[in-house]
Amino acid sequence: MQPASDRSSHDLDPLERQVVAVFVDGVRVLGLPRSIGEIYGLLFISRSPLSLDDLVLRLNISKGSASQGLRLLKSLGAVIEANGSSGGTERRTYYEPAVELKRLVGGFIREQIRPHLESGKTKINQLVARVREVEDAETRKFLSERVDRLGHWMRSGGKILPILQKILGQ
Amino acid sequence: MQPASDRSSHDLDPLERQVVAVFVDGVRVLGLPRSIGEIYGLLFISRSPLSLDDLVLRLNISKGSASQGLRLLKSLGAVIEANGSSGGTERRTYYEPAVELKRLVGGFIREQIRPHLESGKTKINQLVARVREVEDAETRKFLSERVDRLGHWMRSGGKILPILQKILGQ
DNA sequence: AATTTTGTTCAAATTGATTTGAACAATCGG
DNA sequence: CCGATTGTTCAAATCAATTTGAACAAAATT
Repeated sequence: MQPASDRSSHDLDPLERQVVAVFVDGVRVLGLPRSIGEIYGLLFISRSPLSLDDLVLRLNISKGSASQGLRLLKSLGAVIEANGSSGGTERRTYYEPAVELKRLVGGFIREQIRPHLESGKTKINQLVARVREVEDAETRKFLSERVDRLGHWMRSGGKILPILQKILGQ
Repeated sequence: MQPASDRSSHDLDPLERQVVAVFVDGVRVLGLPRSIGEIYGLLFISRSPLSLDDLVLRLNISKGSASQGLRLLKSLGAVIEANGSSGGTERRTYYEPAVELKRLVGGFIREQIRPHLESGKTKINQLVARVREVEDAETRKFLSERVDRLGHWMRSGGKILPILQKILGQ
């Protein structure tokens, strides 16, 4: 049962609240649900790792939300399990935030962006095929130009990701 | 009353449908509503500019949606009003897509990203102020480190945007 | 083996964002 | 001036995504 500073205070203090708000806002821009921002935000500003129960208690969210939120954050590589420190026979797992921007960006790109680019590529190939079957030459030319452009955008998107990562990796 | 190819066919043909689907998908990643993708998608694959009524008719969306969607797209610089071509006394306005990636990305950054970065900067300054008032030196140091990091992320974000634009500008 | 603790799953409820459609304004043509 | 056309606005309805919470599983403790 960890030394536990004062795990019993429920509500966030003003500073914590404000940090959480920043992350809630941040993740919305990325199209992720609010609970993700809350969980990551609280972990980010907490001095010690927190358990699922801590999150439920302090953020007033359900166990379900916390569990699902942690799962997503783990898949993004944005939180990691703080391994049970000393030899204590501790069953509960505690979580820490990953705080290197590189890691966060990398995880996001891998999980949320790449898959869309992949499936986009496929769809565009289908489009190319369809355009080939258009009768009217003028129209076909026009459509071809547009679809090519679309393909070009995708490729640009793909090329930019590694550059992004390199720059944010410092 | 524009030569009008055959403005009367309601439903999208398979190719149009598929292009629209690609854009609907695309804009979701950007956190924009589906109607935005539909409208832009149809404009993108149409040989001639379309009016609001055309969009309502072909996409089966309400006038309200079309109007609001066009407003957003215009604010992003993603569609432009096709000026009334020949001297015809045409009241209705027709819309064309902007198809240069540079323009699209620029508009999106300006309208959807920058404002968040701005307000984020403000919030972080408030955080810095609050952290200064924390009593315990150890804790203050920790919080300070985290908040600084947050500020650093923001600045990285800000720096990356022009680079993005430059690269996507060709 | 029964009980407690920790965590996951998923159908249903909730919430928040989008879409609708009716009312309205503005402009044109007769 | 009057009716028709084009487009906007916004409250209410709809819809999709998130969150909840009850049921369950697994592991530990008694």
